[in-house]
Amino acid sequence: MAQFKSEFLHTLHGRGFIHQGTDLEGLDDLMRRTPIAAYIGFDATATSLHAGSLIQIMMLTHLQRCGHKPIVLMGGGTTKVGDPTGKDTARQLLTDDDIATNIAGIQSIFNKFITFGHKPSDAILLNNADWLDHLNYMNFLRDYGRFFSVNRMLTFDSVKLRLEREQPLSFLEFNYMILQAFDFAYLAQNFECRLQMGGSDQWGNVVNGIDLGRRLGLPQLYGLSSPLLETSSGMKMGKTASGAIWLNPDKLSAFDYWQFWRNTSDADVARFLKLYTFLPLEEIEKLGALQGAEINDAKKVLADEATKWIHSEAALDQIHRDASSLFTKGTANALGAVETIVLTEQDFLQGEIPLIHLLQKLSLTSSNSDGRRLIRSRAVRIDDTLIEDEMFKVHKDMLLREKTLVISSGKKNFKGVKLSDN
RNA sequence: GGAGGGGUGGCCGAGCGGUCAAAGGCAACAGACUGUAAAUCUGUCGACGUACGUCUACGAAGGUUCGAAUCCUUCUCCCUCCA
Repeated sequence: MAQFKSEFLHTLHGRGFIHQGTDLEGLDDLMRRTPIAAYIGFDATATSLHAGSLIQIMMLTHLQRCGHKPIVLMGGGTTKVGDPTGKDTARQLLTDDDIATNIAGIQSIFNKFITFGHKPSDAILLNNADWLDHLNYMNFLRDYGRFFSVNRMLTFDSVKLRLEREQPLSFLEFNYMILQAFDFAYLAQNFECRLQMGGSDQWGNVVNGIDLGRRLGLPQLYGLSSPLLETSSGMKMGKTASGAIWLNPDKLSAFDYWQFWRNTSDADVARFLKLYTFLPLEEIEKLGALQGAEINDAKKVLADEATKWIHSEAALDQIHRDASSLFTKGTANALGAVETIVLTEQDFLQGEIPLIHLLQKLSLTSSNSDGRRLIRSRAVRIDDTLIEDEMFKVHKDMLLREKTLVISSGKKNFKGVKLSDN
């Protein structure tokens, strides 16, 4: 790819954000000449985004830092339809209340990265329910429906794959791509939005929007997709065995979030530093060049940088203390960041709770058998003491004395337990 | 419309009347090694019970049998060939 002249594309390209784009040269030229508005759509299917969406958030943040205007589009309307991309079955339909709750949760993350407001480069947050909900069916069909070729729609992967497998595809879902295309056109008409970005799985939808814009005679629209991110071991970004890496602090503790980044494989460190931090490339290059055990320093920087945006810079101290205590010294008494659950009287039966139940309560295991297996394989410790008895019961007195017990499963999973005050 | 093949645990894939909670591989989890990495080696890997065990599972529903993932019937979905 040629050298980009606009600050934005230059930055994105240098950091590995670009998978493909429509007329990148034209876009480069446009963005060099004038600030533009660009959007990314987000589904409102959960109360929080997870690490897999972080790359889109970073793109919007870079956009703003380069003087352009980010539009965060919440899919309040399209979520009611459900994107068939990559799925074999229709998604469960969400209620309006669910969606409103989800939007509020997701919005809180964006506030940490970009500035919203009324100045030219301030970001705006829109909900496509605001226009999709009030579409008039007849008018919509006549004004926009005529621009969509069903023949062509059937060739898009999202639809084609479903049909090829003879899996049901409802008319509702079939409309998803039309609505997303309409979104782009709507944003172009009402907010002078010229660019839609998204993961490469959204490519088809993005291109549809651009086509619609052309047919409507709008100014040239552009699309830009980011690579679908996997770790070097082929795992989808943001998912781990113990669950998704949620961005919202109430869904995942700062400590666990930091640990996720701290545990990055060597092979991914440099790539992740470019994508998930704002550190200058020269600095990343230095960190990426570290060899052997020194790479751990780079991982710490990655974890710090990634964590401080989502959580707070202030939380880092506590995390460092806890981590160093848990991993090097052993016992941890200064448990500030580790997720801790509070037990009440009801959790105890005659003053005790079986360890295998406690492990489940802490989400360290998924079943009693699972817990038993874990104990049998010598992986469970309470305050550094190896527990070998599957029947071990945690007595209330242990908590009264120790205040907070650290239960560990394996070498990296720690959870705290304490007794409620009353 | 006609002929044939097939749907097995998170995925791939054996099994084709009992010894099948189901080979093998991948993924995952844990242990050892190490750098909270990778690779490697070892163990575990449906649920419930301390355990002999019990329950639920091989597309769905029925049936045959002392006994079925395995046989029969119907339904359903996928694939291949012919028209």
